[in-house]
Order: sequence, then C-alpha cells, then structure tokens
Amino acid sequence: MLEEHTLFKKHITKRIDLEDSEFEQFLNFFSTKIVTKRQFITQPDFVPSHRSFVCTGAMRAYILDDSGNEHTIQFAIENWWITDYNAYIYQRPATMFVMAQENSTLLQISHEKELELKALNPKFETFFRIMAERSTAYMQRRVIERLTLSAEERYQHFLDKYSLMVNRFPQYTIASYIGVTTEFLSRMRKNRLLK
Amino acid sequence: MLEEHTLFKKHITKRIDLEDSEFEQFLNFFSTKIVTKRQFITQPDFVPSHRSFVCTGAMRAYILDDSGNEHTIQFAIENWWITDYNAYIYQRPATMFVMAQENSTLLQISHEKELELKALNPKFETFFRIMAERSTAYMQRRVIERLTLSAEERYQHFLDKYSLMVNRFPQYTIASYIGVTTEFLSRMRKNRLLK
DNA sequence: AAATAATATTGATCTACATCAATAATTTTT
DNA sequence: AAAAATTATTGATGTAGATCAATATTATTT
Repeated sequence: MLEEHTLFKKHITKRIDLEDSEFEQFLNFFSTKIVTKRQFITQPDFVPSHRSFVCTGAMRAYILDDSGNEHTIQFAIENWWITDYNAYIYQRPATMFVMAQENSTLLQISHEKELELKALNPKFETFFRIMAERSTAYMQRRVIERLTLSAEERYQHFLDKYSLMVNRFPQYTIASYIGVTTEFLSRMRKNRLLK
Repeated sequence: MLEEHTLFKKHITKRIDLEDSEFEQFLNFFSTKIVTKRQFITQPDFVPSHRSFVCTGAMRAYILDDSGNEHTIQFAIENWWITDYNAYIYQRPATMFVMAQENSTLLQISHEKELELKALNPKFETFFRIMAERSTAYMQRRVIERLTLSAEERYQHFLDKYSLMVNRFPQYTIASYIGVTTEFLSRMRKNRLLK
C-alpha cells in the first residue's frame, strides 16, 4: 500500500473499526490529486465537487470580503480535511477559495461518490457523522474564543494548538484566521519579545 | 399522538425517511422534560447527560467569561436542538449554562441512549450525521460573519434570519450573541431609527 | 546572483466599539 | 397596585485594534 494510503487508513480506522477489505472499498471511492503551490481547488461561484483529505502538503481556505481583505477560514496540513463546507454539503456555489499553500497530494471524494459510500455501509455513514460532529464542536470553540478572548489570547491559543501550522503558513494568514490585521499581529509579536 | 410529538415527527422525517414504526422506536429513546423559566438544564463543571429538542418554549446557551460577562452561544425555540455541544459529544464537564428563557417542554435523549439509537438503524445514524453536518455549516457561517461583517451588519443579519427569536429573547442576549455590548446594540438601534 | 514578488515591520493617525455610571423603562412578583 | 427585579437607554470617556503609507526583510523566479 502506498505511504499516503497508510496514513489515510490510520486516520479512518482511528474513528471507525474496519476490516482491511472494507477499507479497500472505502479507499476505492477516492482519487489522488496533486496540486502545486498557489493552485486553487475551489473558487467562488463554482460548486465544489469534492471534499479533500491532505496526504502531504498544506492547504488554506479563505474568503475575500467586500474591501478585498482575505479571511482565513481553515488551514489544513497532513491528515486534515478541507473544502468549502457550506458549498460542498449543500452543493451550492462556493464563496471560498481553497488554495494550495505548498505542493500537495490530496485524496478526493466527489459529493456523488460520498453519497454512495455512505449508503454502502453504516460504518462509513458513522465515519462522516463523527467527522461532522467534531467539526461542529471545533467551530463552536472558535466562535467561543472569538467572543471571549482578546487578540493576544487568541494568538496564544493558536500557537498552543497549531504549533505545526505556524511555520507553514504566512503570518498574515494567521492574522486573518484569528481575526486581526497583519500589522496588528506584527505589533503583538514585537510586544511579546519586549517582555 | 401528542401535539409535540407530531412536530418532532415532522422534524425527523423531513431529514430521513421513516416508517411509522421506526419513528415510534426512535421516539421511545426520548423522554419529556418540563422546565420553568430561568431553570438550568446544564451548568459548568457538570457533564451534560442529554441533548434536548425544544417542543415548546425558548432556551439559551451561554458562557460566562473571566470578567463575568455573558456570551450567548445558541438560542433555541420550537424545533431547535440545544446542548453544550463540546461537552455533550465528548462527555466532558460543561463550560456553558443552558437555561430556559421561557417555560419549556423538551424532548431529551441521553448520551448513552443516543449511542444505542444510532447503532439500531443506519437511518438513525444518518439523521445525526445530517444534523451534525448542518451544525458545522451553520457554525462556519457564524465564524465567517464575525470575520467579515461589522456589528451593524451582524445585527441586520440576525434580524433577517432569526426574526422569530428577536421578540422572545432579551436584547442584551442578542447583543452577546452577535458580539457587542448591550449598550452598543442600544445605540445602533437608535441610529437606525434616526435614519 | 540579480531581479522580482511576496511577506513582515514600523510609525502616525483614526475609529468602532468598550467601559463605567446613572437613569429610565419594562416585566415580574408580592 | 406597589414593590422589586430585570432590562434598556443615555452620556462621558477610554482603548483595542484598524487604516494608510512607507520601508525592510525574506522567498522565489529568471
């Protein structure tokens, strides 16, 4: 089995218990896609046909507001999933860009195939349920952080939780993820050094 | 069948296709709970044992930050589900209060029962998957709104989308949901009148 | 190794929103 | 119908973080 498939298998079987043959069946619904740095896999106004699992590399989802500012919605490195979630599940035109931040290898499943897959075996349905539940929980934590923490605290949390991301994404993308300008993040970092 | 069960049935069967007998089975895992205004069904430090569906009434989930300020995480009126999501799915101590904002009737399922239920019939699993997916999508929209919209715009969106909520929850709770102080929301409302 | 493009820093200034304190209005309880 | 409790408004003032513009640094391409 290919190296990236081993990691994918680990990822899946950590969440649901599968026979080897079941995993093979699961895997068969996915196709490999290679993207190069700065390449987009999703763009506004196009319905995103796939959900992507990052085998190697780094991806980022962001939106552009009316003033032309980027706001990072999600980062994804190895073993993370990424897509324009709203657009994907409702099969509506995307509002996000999903871009390769590094050359990346993805495992992709189409929306149609995903429906088939879930119908095939209740365990597969369970897998997607668990993923969705955890995503909700994660998003809710993000809402809570935004409501209750200062910019500095949000940055510290980011460093604590996503230390692996910090060095792989430009600083301005992290600023846009925690909800500050790149200038302000720069100043916060300077202040920390002075202390 | 009781009136509230009819609404519950509609809610479920809108998402998955069930025989009457299957719905009866589903319903059997739930118990009815009546709560009076200002009563808490979840408090910080206690593991929330249940997920609740509001048959009648109005509930609100909020957290208290270090300065003692309330931040509303979720509103729920008829046909909405509510719980401390993170705490419930991971069965950890809650960080939220979930409080009755009006006298309410709830249909509750315990975490244990929910596990049983999902194992019983793949359709039930599908139901929870769909719910979780939509919750993720909803939460993500909220993250995006917070990143891209001004306080006024967030308030307008709230009015547009949750007009039914507006008159059933105190204004300060709406302020805390969109992420402003009650004073500032009051001022925004005044400015709108002047225009 | 230059040239170019992308990213990060710094300074000056501005503003959206918070804080604090008082009062007014509304709802609930007795 | 008062009294008490809860919620909403208003004014004065403060500040976290934004904006704009310039420059410095780092990474990428030729």
